[in-house]
Amino acid sequence: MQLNMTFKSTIASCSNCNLRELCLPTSLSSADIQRLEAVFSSRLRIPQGGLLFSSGTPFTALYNIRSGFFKTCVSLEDGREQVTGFQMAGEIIGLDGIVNEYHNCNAVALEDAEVCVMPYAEIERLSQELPELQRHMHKIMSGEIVRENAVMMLLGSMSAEERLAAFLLNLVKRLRARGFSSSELLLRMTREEIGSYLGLTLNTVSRVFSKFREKGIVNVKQRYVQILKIDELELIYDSQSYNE
Amino acid sequence: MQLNMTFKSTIASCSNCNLRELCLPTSLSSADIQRLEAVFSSRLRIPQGGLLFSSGTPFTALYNIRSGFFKTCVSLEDGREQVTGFQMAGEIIGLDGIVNEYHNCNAVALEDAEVCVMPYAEIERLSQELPELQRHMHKIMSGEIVRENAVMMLLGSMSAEERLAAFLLNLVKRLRARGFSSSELLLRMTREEIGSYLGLTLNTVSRVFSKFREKGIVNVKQRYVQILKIDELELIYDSQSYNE
DNA sequence: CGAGTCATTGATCTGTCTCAATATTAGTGG
DNA sequence: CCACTAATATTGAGACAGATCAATGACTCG
Repeated sequence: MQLNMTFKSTIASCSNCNLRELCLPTSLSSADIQRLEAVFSSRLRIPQGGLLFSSGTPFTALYNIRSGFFKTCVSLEDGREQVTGFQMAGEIIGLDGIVNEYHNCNAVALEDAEVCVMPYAEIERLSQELPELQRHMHKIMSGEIVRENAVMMLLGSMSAEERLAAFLLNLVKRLRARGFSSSELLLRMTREEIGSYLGLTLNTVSRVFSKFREKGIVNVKQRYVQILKIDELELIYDSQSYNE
Repeated sequence: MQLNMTFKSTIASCSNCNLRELCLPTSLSSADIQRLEAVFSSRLRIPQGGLLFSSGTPFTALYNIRSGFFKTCVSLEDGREQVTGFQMAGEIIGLDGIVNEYHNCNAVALEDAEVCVMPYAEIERLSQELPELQRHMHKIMSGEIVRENAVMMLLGSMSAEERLAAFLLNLVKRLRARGFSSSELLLRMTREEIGSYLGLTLNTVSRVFSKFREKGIVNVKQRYVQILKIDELELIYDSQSYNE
């Protein structure tokens, strides 16, 4: 599972980044944005399978995903692993590191990815001067707490079908917010990774996909998923809360 | 389940509060602490069974628990409920409300409680001037994210025995940090609430308690729990991560 | 003392896991 | 472009942890 990875640095420009409204406060003046650009300028490329950070490594920065797809996971000594989230372009990764100043989970690129590096010391400094940035950071962290609450509900009291329905609905919702189709998607993760996230085995995930296909709710072929009856999915997962 | 509750306001003094090192940054000067006192001065009493806030109500403040014990829970329309956490004196409650400006869960007092009200607008304003406070807020939120990651691991990939062991170890750890015994505790929540938090039924929780008793690991009598072999518990739950 | 809430424990059932066989796909080198 | 291999996905059969249902017991509070 160890990959030889190469990190390549490039220079960012927030001003003309199409993800700006996802990762920065919308209310900033262009002058303020240029101040951010000055310190959030470095980028990192992570090849598929590469680690952006891993459990125990020192925390220095938050990362804004520019392209690509990540999973974060925590693991026990005995090898058991729990996927704690899947992150896509425009989302911030690394918040777990703030509290102890070292990372608490592994962040693995599920496809070739590029992230913007936001050194935490700079975030702290700039937040002192830009109330919008401070509020933005608070909202992002609070949003992550709310997301995890919804996952706890999922893991604690929902059936396998409900879990997978919730998972698919959440994915297409986030993809739609990024201008992608809300009826078609290409999964970036394996059945096993989905299962780990949802507290199921890869077998069960596969079986539920098959059941959904038999019911005509989805069209599944390996990683490709077409959602035929989104209302049926919403019926299975009584919607609400699982916002991101 | 509806309770008639009375909120009583009193005046706080952070300076001589014995929970100060738990809820405020330790590095603040006494002058700075007096500034906080000036705006975090109001307190609220919540009787057992009362709601501090509930899902959908506007978010205005964070609350520092001065005394008492809370649970937070999210619920689905069909009545299913998931306990997302138990909070005790010195812990902050309400972070879920920041992102959408209304609360996302219910906070119920499991015994008569008193909280310090920290209006969020004041937190934002003061954080602009006190870098220590800003960092403190970040750490508290990051810590909550890390705690929830550990709960996801628990719910996603651990057995009933492991879950209850983790739960007990976490409780006594937090109680010890507050000067209480690390071998005896009085549970403030029902078996059903423990079960909801751990993704188990009340039956299973009760059964695992009995099993632990038969093994001589604990002495359980209703809400009273005495831990006889903490090392056995740690063996069951291979420790790590579940820090708070 | 009586009523209600909460906890314990047994018997049975079921959803999901485990194990195993097979199928599909992606990657590699000839 | 094809054969070979490894990784991933599907599907069946059987097992089991924990759920459900139900009865009893313990405690709390008016």
